[in-house]
Formats: sequence, C-alpha cells, structure tokens
Amino acid sequence: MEGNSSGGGGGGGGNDVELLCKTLQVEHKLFYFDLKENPRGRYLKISEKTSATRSTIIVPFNGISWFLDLFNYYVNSDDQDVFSKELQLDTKVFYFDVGENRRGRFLKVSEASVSRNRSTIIVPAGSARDEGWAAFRNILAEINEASRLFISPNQTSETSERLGLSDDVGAGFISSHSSQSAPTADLSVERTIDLPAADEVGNLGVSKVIRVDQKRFFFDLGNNNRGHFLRISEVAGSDRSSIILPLSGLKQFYEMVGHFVEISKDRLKGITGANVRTIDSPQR
DNA sequence: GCGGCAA
Repeated sequence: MEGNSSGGGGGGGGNDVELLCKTLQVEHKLFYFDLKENPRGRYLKISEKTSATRSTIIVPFNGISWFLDLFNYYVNSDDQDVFSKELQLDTKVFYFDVGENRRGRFLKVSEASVSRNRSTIIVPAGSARDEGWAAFRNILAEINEASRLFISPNQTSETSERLGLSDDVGAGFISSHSSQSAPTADLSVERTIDLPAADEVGNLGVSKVIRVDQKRFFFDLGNNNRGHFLRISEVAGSDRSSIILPLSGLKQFYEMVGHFVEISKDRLKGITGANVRTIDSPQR
C-alpha cells in the first residue's frame, strides 16, 4: 500500500494483492498486518505506525508460524529468563530482543537483509501480563490459521525455511526449486540405515555440517518422488546413519528440539557453544 | 499521549 516501490522484493510494480489485513492497537501504536501476494510469492508485511513515524518489516510467508512461536515464547517466559533470539528465513535474519526503559518493557523485532537497511518494529509488552505481546501473538495466530486457506499448488512454502541454528556461515539459501504440487509427505520421521542413492534424490544444493564433540551432523535438503525432505546424517568414523525428515514435519521437529533446549537450560549452562545463537538478554 | 532501536 501507500504508493510505490517498497514491496519487499523489487522486481514488480507495487500492485501486490492483499489477501488479508488486520490492525492492532497497543498503547498509542498502531500495527498493520498485511498478508500479500505477488508473482514472487507471499509475505506478511507488518508495519508500526506512530504519529510521526512508520516502519515496516517483511516476513516471508513461511516465517509466519515461527514469528508466532517466538511471540509465544516471549509471552510465556518469565521476565527474568528471556533470551534474545534470532531467526533466519531465506536470506533475511530477524533479531528479537527484549528491552526496558521508563516506558516499560518492549520487544524489538529487527529485520536485516543484505540489500536493504535494517528495519525495526518495537512492540510494547503492555501494562498487564504482556497483553500487548499477547495481542500481537493472537493476530499472528489468526493470520497463520487463515493462511492455510491460501496455499496454492505451486507454492512450496516450506522449502526455503531455515532455522538459524547452525553456526557456520549463512551462505545463500536455496532458490526454491520450482516443484509443482509437492506431494503431502507424511509427518513421521523414518529411520533409515542406507541413504537414498544419489541419483534418486534431487539434491537441492544445500548442505551444512555442524560438529558436536566427536560427531559430525550433516544437513541436506533433498527430494524424491514422495516430496521434499531434510536428511540429517550422523557420521562418526565410518558409521553413518540418517533420519529423513519430511519438510512438512520440520516445524514440529524444531519445536520439539526447542522444548528440550528449554527444559535443559540449566544443564546447558557452561557448555561452550551451547548458546551459540542464544544471546543473554541485555537486561537485568 | 507516550517511545524505545538503527548491528
């Protein structure tokens, strides 16, 4: 809206289609949520407007549910043990930081991308029980629900998701290998002993490795006739075993890992590297 | 009717 350019991805003129619009007022700020679509795909534009200023972040479509998760995290965590978080989606990184000043607590959500300048919105926690954040979370939940209705056949909404967890460089991500009608892969995680033969697997060119103690874990995106998957291989010596995770289950997997990170917090303290992407919040 | 951040 409002005129020209912007549009998150350049390329076209700004006639992106609005699929869904919502507004939220928190204290004296007004937040606009616009789910939009253009030929390059869908995105959620979140704008913060105060009397004098307006700033906007663009959330890739497949990042909406992770925004929802993160807001849930900040709503549900106790004040003193919230951490800063970062979330990498496609080529962008979103930073979540809690701050506090005489006006109260706030959550700063900051978008950094290679091309554009950083942009930030600041969401007040609200006066009681984080109701500002909770209201924001509720809007995200509504949009996340509604957006299921908008899945179109040639949109592989999950292939470009990425968790900001590996600690090596965030090289360019995949170029959404145009796959028509990705079949609905089943949700279960299958164990396999042998890897699929290389020629029956379309490797999408993403391969990452992390090292934990003596082990290495390889992360590879692939697809076969059943759909897209993430293969996680554990390699120790000459032994290798893998799990094949359909991308439709990636979010569940992520949440499950997050759960165990949460409940293991105390044990993780003092382990070098355990908090690589979890920065202590700069508040007391 | 606030006003925070700008890696």
